[in-house]
Amino acid sequence: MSKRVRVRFAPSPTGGLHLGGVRTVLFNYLFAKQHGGDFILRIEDTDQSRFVPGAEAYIFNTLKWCGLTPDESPLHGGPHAPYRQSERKERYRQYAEQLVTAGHAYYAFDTPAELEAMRNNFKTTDNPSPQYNHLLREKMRNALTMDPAEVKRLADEGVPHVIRIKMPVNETISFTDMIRGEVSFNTSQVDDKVLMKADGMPTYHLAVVVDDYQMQISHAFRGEEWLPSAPVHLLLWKYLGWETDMPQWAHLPLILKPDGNGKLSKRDGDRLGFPVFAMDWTDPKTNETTIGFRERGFLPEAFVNMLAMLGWNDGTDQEIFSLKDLVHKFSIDRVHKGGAKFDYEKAKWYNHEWIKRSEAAVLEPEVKPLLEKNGIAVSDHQLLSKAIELVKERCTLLPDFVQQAAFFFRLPAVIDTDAIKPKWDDKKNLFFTELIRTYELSTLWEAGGLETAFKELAAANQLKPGELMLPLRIMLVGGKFGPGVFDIAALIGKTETLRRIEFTLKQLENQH
RNA sequence: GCCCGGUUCGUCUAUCGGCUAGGACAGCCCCCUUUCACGGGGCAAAGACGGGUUCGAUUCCCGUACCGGGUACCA
Repeated sequence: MSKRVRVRFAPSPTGGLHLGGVRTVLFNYLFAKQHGGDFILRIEDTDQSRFVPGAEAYIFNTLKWCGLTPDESPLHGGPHAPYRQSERKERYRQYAEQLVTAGHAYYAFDTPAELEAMRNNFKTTDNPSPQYNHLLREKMRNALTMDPAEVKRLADEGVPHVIRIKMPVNETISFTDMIRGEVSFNTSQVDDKVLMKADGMPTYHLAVVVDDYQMQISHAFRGEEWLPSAPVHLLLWKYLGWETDMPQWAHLPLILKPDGNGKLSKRDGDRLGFPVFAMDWTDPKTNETTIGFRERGFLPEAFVNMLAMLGWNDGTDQEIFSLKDLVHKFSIDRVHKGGAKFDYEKAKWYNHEWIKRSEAAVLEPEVKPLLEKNGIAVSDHQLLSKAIELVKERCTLLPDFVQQAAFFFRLPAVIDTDAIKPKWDDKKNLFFTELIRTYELSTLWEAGGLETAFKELAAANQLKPGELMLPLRIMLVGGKFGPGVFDIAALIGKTETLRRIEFTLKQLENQH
């Protein structure tokens, strides 16, 4: 009884892939996988003016990073190839003509200038944007108003023209949206949308219906901004005689700006200082790079988790979900109807949680290049692994590891002796000199032993250990941060520990 | 303007008509930690408004307000 689930995402390669787009993919993917179906990626490279060459590859890379690999796509192919709209061009015309023959669509010869004139002429304060609708179509240059012979002549001569859908008058058209329930429209309120453009390319309206039919799509998820044109698509399915094959629709809520009003845009990220694209995007025209979540130091798991929670939850207090959990627990009827404002602080919290929960082995391949990029050579994998384990709970973004873990691999770049100096005296100097001697003799080099020895020596010198631990920390890591001092000493080893103590001692002496 | 959608703490959200309205982020306070974090505890913070229906409404219905989307030979 149940049709095979085939959900489809159809981005337009216009550059970058922002949060809303990735979330649409995510929900498509989750639903498909949950039902053992396929996630199909179709590319809408129809609009020449906005098509950006590198963007298609960028979309693939983004999906790959997120772990949302499509089952069928222009890259992977599939039983319904091609998946690029431009490569399916010749398939659309026949259906447009079929609609014309059936009287559901018509040729229109109005030039862009004539359309603009129409909009100006009929514009009133009550109606600021006149539509090419059932009333106005009677006043325009189209097959409904012109002599059929004239229409034929112009068409034969190759005079540029479009094909428009002929919207019926005053009919109610309704459908059940998986998220919103029953939604209905009056056809008189919808304009005669262009189906085929003068350049021979279909518009989204025709293309999406034809492709969804031919690709046997069973479920279509898209942004809420498409809701108003849903009646056009519904009618097309009906007029083409495919009504029983129509996919089920789900219109997803929008992701909104954190402040103020409106859809989240790339500009908001620039303005407020956070990414809105999943990965770095360099516009080939302007050569301008927009930073992505990946490059900011987000883990894909955290990014996906954050996105899923922006508009969905499972009804419990659980907030951390892996992609696997999501596939298991996701349900379309728990997707919200209202838009959600994006909160970068919360996004960072998800990343922090994922870093804390990740094994060092998972983090290593991310952290190592970051350290090396900052001139820190990492040769000892054991050391790296242990260092990550020790500092990961204080890293919110991946680059935080550079600051938090650098001192495990080299002498601290700067030593904050100013933090020691005010309370530094000969007694402390003596203590550390003795500490070096004590540690030199120690045979077992582990945190507990080092701490005991440290405290015993402090007591012998009639000093409080607390006053001595900060100086030791500064000597070893350079500043007031990092995990337990003795853990650090244990990890960097005897030679390095003693070297650092001596180094700072000498510095303090010189500065004296 | 018209059409469609939406409306619970500052933000993301929970609530099958029974509510002392719960959780999380952010904020503040305390504990733990002789660093920074993690962790633990606490404080403050919400049902847009007006009508119905009901023993009872945040929940259902209507209206208003506000917000968002659409109103292109863009998607």
